[in-house]
Amino acid sequence: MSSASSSSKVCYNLDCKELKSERPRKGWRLRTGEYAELCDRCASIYEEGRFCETFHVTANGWRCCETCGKQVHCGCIVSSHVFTLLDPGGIECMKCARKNVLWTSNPAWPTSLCFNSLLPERLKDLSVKSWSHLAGSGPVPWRQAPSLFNSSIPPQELQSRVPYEVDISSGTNKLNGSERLSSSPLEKKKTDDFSESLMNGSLKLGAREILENGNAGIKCEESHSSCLSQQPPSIKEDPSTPKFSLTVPHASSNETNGQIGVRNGRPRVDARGRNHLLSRYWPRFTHQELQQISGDSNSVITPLFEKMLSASDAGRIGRLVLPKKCAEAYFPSISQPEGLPLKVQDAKGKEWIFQFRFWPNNNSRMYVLEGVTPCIQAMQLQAGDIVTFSRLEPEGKLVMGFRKASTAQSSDQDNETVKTVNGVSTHGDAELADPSSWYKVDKSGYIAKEVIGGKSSITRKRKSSTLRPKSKRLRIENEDLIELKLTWEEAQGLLRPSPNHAPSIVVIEGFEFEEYEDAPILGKPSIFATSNVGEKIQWVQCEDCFKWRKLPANALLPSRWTCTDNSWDPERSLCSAAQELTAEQLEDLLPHCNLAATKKLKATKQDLDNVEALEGLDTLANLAILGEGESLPASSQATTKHPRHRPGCSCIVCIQPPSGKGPKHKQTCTCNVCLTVKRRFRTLMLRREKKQSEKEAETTRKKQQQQLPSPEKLQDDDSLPCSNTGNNSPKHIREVNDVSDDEPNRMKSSSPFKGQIDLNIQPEREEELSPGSDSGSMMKSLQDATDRYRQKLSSSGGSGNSSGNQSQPSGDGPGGEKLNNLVTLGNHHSDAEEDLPATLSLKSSGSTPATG
DNA sequence: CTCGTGCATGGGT
DNA sequence: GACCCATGCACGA
Repeated sequence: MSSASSSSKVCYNLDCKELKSERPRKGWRLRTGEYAELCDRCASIYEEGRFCETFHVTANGWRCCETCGKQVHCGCIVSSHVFTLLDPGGIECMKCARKNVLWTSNPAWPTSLCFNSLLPERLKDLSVKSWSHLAGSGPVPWRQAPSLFNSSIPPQELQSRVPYEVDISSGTNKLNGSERLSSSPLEKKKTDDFSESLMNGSLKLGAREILENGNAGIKCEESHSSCLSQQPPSIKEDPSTPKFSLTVPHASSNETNGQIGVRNGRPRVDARGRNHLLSRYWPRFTHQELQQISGDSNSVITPLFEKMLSASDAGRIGRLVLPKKCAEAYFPSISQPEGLPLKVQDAKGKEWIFQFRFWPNNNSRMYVLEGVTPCIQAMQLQAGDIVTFSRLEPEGKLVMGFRKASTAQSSDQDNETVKTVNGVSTHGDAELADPSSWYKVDKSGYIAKEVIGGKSSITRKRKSSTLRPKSKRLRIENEDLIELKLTWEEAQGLLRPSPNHAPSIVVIEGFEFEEYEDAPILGKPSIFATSNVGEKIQWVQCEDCFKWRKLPANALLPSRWTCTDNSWDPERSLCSAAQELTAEQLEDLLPHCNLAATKKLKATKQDLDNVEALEGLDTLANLAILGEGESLPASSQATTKHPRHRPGCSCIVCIQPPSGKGPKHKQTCTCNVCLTVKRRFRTLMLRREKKQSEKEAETTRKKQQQQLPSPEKLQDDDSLPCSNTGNNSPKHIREVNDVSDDEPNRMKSSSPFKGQIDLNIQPEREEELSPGSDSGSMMKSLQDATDRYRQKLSSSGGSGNSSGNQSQPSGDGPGGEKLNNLVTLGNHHSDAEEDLPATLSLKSSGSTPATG
């Protein structure tokens, strides 16, 4: 988000006229969504919450807080978010409001709009304070700016908005806000404290602390860390936590901190009675979607909720079951089962009228929208697709959008994938691909599972809902999980050390690992090779033009690498420069690569698969380390640690990948870290070569053995670290897809990894994790991204370490073996096995540690 | 018989 | 054990 008045050199404060410094400081958010740029002095005053007191003393609009009597300049944008309107009249400063209201419902249906008369019933059990606070949040912010950056965002609305805000807010550095914004240890401490307060439910204190400055979110830029800090608990607890970092824009910060906390604290604190939506209903709107909805109007869009269509929703009955909390929070209150007709506008502006009603159900209600069939059909929606509900302000119009299942996860993954959002097919816009988008946020270490919820999960959902209607419920939280499989070389290949930390070397199962106190940086995978002259090189593909560039083997690459980063070969530092590598050479680089695919890829650089593969790649990069983090038990500390590792573990799995962060080291850099990394890569390459030759030998041997595989042989086979050593049978080899629930023993593996690192290993927790645990499920779903990633690697010339090759016929020795040569982060989930490609099963059947 | 409606059921949380 | 909600299902048109 740009700042206002950037063209002007003087302070935005009309009463000041001072020149801004070169780096003007941000003040309040303007109606345009930009910030007022202030000179240092005014900014300080503003940040201290004394702006109006200083400059607007004589202005109109001052009122007293009904509770503490403090004067608040209600007639000013600067202070518009430091007070709330009280029902009986009067105002209350946020500080007092916060003291009184922390856990509140969200009568998001604007009182000033329709259905006004119905509200009291709904709100009858809310405290007056609660209501007053939230009511106050209505009119004030809506006028503030034609954007979503409103200051007083009711809890759920905040949830809704944050992703959007993150999407479009201040450009570059979103990805690790806490790192970016919380530079001082003190702030870090604050952050931790706040997290803790959220964790243990003492949110009120935490929120208050932040509100104490009472200055309208003034400290937001500085206190982002607090916002951000709230992510980990939620991630831990709720796998479907939206994948955004809470880079709450300036004006929202103060008022929303607590609310964010409420949101994030939800799973831990009793959500019932809090009127909190289940995370699966949290709207995950993209900027693009919101723009779709809003069109050219200046309306403020309030994302309300979204719902994945169940089979019955999308069926012919024409009833869309509404989540109760959503219905009660955002739709008009109804007291009769007949309900009332509800006008809903779709993204194209077409109006639909649904019957919003409920059925009595077990002393409760079940809300439905009836008559949605035409709409569903018009949108060509089916089970698994997502319908979104938002509200246009100030009209109060309900807007129904949708996200096709095929794009829902790409939207979530939110890379440059062709999307169909609200019926408009479009390439992901720059913002989505931009570092500022969620995806980057994810890389900070906070990934929501949905990020990678590949198509397969949706498909599986749909399938399960159609084929096994009575079985598992469609839960994105459980199923949009992705199994990460990659060779440990790949995992290593994805890692770059933190520039600021020298590693300690740890030997695990014979392999040397460098452990960092701090996170390594995920780098772009590349193909290591030896040039004609025997020089060690690596091939890396530009993410813009997809051409392959030759780099020194020890070159450290950021996760996103483009030709412009090619400082080693200036002649090829532009995408326009020709590729050095011929298709044949590429093919040679990756023997298993499908040349046709390679050619196709090169020919059609916008090819969807390719894009998706990139997505998968980056996603994988995230998940390589973070994958299982979401399934962490609440007891584990924070974020991205591998669940089988204890807090404090500094192994590569437990380290966060602030991808691309930190100063770039030149190739000639001789700092400790670089030297270490170079050494590490040398070691890696040697290892790879060795492995490669071993594999080839093994392959040959296996081909012969495959005629009559025996458990013993499999067990002895070092290259089959994931094979189910304890329970292998020819059947498992032959029918790799035939892994059913009725074979619980197959989950057992006496020695899941030989010659490989089982990143799952966490002896203390081994018995706690069942095959059906979330982590396993997640890992299954990780499949998609991983597959895409590998597909990309292979189809585009591939990586020497990219052993799995999807396009390869399954069942043959090399394929199976290569796939076995995987590090699988996660447990086996038998249910999910059904839909996996045949080539993928062998590894997983053995990847699960013994579960007793 | 099909279809729509209203409620019941039961798996999942 | 309460609640949510996807789906089943009886019943009537």
